[in-house]
Amino acid sequence: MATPDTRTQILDAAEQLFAEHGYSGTSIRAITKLAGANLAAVGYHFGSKADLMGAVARRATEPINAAQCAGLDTLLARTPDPTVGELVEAFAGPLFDALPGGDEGGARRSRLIVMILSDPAEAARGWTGPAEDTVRDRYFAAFARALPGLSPQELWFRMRGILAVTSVDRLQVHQHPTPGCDSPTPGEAARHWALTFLTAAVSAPPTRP
Amino acid sequence: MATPDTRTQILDAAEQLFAEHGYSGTSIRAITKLAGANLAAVGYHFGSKADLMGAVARRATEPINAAQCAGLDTLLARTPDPTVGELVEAFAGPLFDALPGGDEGGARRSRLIVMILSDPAEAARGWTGPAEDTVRDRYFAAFARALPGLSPQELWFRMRGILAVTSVDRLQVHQHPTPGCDSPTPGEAARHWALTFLTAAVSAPPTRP
DNA sequence: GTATGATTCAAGCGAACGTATGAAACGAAC
DNA sequence: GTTCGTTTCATACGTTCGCTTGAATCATAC
Repeated sequence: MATPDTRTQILDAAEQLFAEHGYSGTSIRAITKLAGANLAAVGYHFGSKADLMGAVARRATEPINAAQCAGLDTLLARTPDPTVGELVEAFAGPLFDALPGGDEGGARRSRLIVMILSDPAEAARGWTGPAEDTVRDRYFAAFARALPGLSPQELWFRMRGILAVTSVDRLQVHQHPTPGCDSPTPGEAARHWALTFLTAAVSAPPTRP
Repeated sequence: MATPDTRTQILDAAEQLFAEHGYSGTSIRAITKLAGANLAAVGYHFGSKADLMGAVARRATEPINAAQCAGLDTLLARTPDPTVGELVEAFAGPLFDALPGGDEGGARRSRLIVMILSDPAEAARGWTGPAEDTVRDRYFAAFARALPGLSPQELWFRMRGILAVTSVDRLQVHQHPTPGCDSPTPGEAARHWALTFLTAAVSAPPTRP
């Protein structure tokens, strides 16, 4: 086994517990206990519970953001006018890929993203940095080129829809065990279903006012 | 003014605070203080904090469920085979209509729904009763008739997508004030955008395996 | 070996938490 | 006016919270 490294063990434990019980619902005592570390280790390594949450959020969202950015770069390097489907895949794909664990670590990371996006704790402000806004703006511009007739407001709505579908999906799979189909949605199928669903949605003609 | 009625004042205050800060992030002390009631009133009227949350959730979701059910009834009374667009509107519409307050009460109710759907507190299990499952099953059957080629799993995925989009929308409008378009999304426009978005998404051809 | 900086530890602080309790205040019936 | 069931009240209990502290432990360099 590699170095236990208290700091990252705390990060791992915090990621899991924050994802499962939310920010307010997780105590640093529970985190340090799961991590096998001392209670004071959080204060020593991160400063406070809120700062720990920030570190967890940064570690989880940074690779996703980087992948989204890189995907758009390669897309734009090939053609100045990617299709809506390509943009949707480049934007939403990393939200599925960031969960390589398949089952355990995957669902946990996904859950954490939802929690970051939806947790009402005041500390949630500032969990996502300006990098997220930058990549979102770039995708917005690319989508606007691919969907000329759409008003900026409706385009923002559709981009929020992408985030909503990708992030909430697995969450509800876990919560409501899907009456009617017993096995949880396999990750690969969900990815394809989401891209079909979202490409059709984003490509819809503008709403007539 | 009508009767203050401690019990409903507690329900109102709890709805607001649960929506703003989540379940774990809200103390019954804050609720009773906002309601102008005594701390022990929660225990007397509802039994416990978890039971209070259940009452809040029930009061918020029941009219939505009833409207969804009634909408499907009138639709099926007219024709045995409604279109996807009609089904989407009957299913998703009440999630927008349940917020008649326009601004304050509306966004709050919407926020509460999101919180109910996504709060990771263990107490969240059981907040929604079997009535929700029943109406979902009925819509599932209707959608299955309108979308013959779709596998049950993918159809469940798309119905989860409807819930995701409708519930997460206003949430993120409030959190990230939509860089680029300053005014928050007006409710009526969001409703139409959502129906356009979702009808196109649900109507998409089945994902090729 | 010993000094030094980094890390971990047990213990405790004050505050806030959910809940319980028994006494006061209230309104309607007699 | 007295009684009785309902509702409100002040208060307290035991627990857990986030955070701090000072001593103990460790690794490394001299």
